[in-house]
Amino acid sequence: MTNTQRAKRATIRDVARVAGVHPSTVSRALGSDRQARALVNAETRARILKIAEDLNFRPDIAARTLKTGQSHTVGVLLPDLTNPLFPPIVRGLEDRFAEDGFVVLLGNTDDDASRGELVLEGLLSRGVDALVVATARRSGSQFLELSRQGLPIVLINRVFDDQLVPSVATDEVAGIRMAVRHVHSLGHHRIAHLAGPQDLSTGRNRYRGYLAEMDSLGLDVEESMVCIANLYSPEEGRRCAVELLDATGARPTAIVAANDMLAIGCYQALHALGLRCPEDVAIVGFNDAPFSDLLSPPLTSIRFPHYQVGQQAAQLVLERIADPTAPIKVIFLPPELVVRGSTCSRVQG
Amino acid sequence: MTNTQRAKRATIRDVARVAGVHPSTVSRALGSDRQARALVNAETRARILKIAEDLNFRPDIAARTLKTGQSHTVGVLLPDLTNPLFPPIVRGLEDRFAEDGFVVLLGNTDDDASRGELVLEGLLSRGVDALVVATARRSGSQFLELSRQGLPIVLINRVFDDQLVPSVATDEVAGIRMAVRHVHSLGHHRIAHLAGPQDLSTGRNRYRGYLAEMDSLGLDVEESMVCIANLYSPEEGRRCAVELLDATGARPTAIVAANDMLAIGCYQALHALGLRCPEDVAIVGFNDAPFSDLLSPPLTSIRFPHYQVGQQAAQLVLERIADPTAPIKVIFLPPELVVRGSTCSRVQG
DNA sequence: CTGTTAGCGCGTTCAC
DNA sequence: GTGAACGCGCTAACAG
Repeated sequence: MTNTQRAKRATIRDVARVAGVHPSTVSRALGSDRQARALVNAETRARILKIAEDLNFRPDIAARTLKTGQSHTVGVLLPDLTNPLFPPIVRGLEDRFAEDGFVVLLGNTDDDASRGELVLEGLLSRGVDALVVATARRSGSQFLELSRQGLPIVLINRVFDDQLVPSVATDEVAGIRMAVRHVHSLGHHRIAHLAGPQDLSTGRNRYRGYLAEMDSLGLDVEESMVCIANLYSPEEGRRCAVELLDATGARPTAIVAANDMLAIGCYQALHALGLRCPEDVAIVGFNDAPFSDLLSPPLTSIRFPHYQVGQQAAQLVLERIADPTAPIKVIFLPPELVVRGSTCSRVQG
Repeated sequence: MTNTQRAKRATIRDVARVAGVHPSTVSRALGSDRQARALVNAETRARILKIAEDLNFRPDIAARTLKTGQSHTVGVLLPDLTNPLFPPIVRGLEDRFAEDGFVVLLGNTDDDASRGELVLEGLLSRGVDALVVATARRSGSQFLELSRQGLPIVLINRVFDDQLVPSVATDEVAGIRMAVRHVHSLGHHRIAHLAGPQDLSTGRNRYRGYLAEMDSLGLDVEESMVCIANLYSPEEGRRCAVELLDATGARPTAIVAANDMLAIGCYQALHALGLRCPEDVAIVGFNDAPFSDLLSPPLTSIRFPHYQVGQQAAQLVLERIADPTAPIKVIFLPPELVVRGSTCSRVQG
């Protein structure tokens, strides 16, 4: 008796016995394979379905997996679910996967190589049909290896430079450009950038986007118009904002922050300097954190469609499972500008 | 060729062939069963381990599950991962499970009966060894049925009144009492409660806790000292706070809110009425949302150890898997008072 | 349309 | 200490 004493579930054979047919027939009647199902007599099938229902039959996916090599399970590797970025992504994944009967196996790596290795092993030995990878640091080599072995892999919020891999990402550069264009359209010309840490790709991308948009608007970027934070924290935001606003040259009339935390720091700086927002200085955040509309004034920000990122990633996975030779897609999802009181006094809080 | 064209992984038989032993020996050498492992010659075992490593052997959990009935997988049912309550819980679960080689299968139910049924089916047919349930609405009957069939089930943040089921919950009543006691110790006597919706258990519990603590402090609760919000939203919070502060009787000097959202509404009300916090009115929130320390003044709140809830729940699950007859534990985790500027002007923001 | 047969990879029992 | 044989529950191939 290797099984636990848990009541054994009805098997396909139990159903067959009651129905007076062969187990295979039951398998065909219940299976998801449409053309196999078509082969079985309609009323036989109806009878089998009823009996299965009565017996509370549930297929044993472990057995099916052993047989078919498909677990209908997808591993999701991410650094830390606690990062507010990820829950909507995971929901998007799950919702889309659920439509096709797939289930999500979760793995947090903490961006730690050895833990990541362990978690990955766990997922692979459970025979995941595909992998969704959102970890930042890992050198991609092992994933490329797995991919070459035929395991569908979809990347989230990152792309390999050297190799084409299916991926879904948000367009950060486009986002920051929207932010700059927005305040410009409001009549601002002295637009500063409160940049994020330049050792993070996000910080670099957003800085790049700022420069690009300023350039295409034909606006000068004096050195005093950019300050680089060492962390994405309100404290650093405040420090940098003070620096931007206290500079000897003409003061900026708008600050585009690389992140909502930094934007909060701007609020604090304005308060300390006795300046008003948006009348004296307009502020734009980045990420649309859940608390953005609770601030006073409510913070104009750039919102990313994280849920849709998850959905799209799941979609790509399913496509590649269905046809592993399908062309590799790289999808960029555009962000959305959410205008609130911090740039526009006419806007309702 | 039922398998996908994915490179077939090395099996236990491949290892056996290379090592020149029988597959069973490999199984024994690699297995987690200590006494089986003890039977195999130490150096044979060492050789097998090395070969397994070289061949990049990974046991097929589906096959093992089929044989042993244990999937080393635990299903987690929750209403919505997007609710900020849950990510830390899930991480706590995952971290503890990972220590024992278990993996988490996620299921969002949206508190929807039919979706819940579907998700549950999916988890059960994948042979989860246990279930962690955090869904609010479901009548517990089906879970009790599963539990009776021998499937370990642990409840999170809810307990069945009628039946003893292992569970981990935070002590809401204790939390709200701490909040009341805190402002009382600061010298407040006119302490109002901005209650949550009374059709939610959270709203009722917190209201109850407020009344209990006021009673044991020997403080009167006039009718005008309680206002019940219809939603956990800043708007409702504002409406109720205005009502509390505008009442004809003596104005409360402190408001204990049932939730941080409601507390934000209090801030808005104070602002609108030209009152200062904490000088005129002290505010206490509930839940310690991530943005609480970003408000001005930073919000005093009650923090719940969500991560530990997850860890403890995982611990209970593992205990019951190891010994299904172990006594049923119900664990209440105490909250923590986080004092910030909204109650105490001496406190640093 | 349905029955038969075989085997996925592993862990376990019984021999030796 | 190790080998041999069996079966977990299911589905794919082939008969009929």
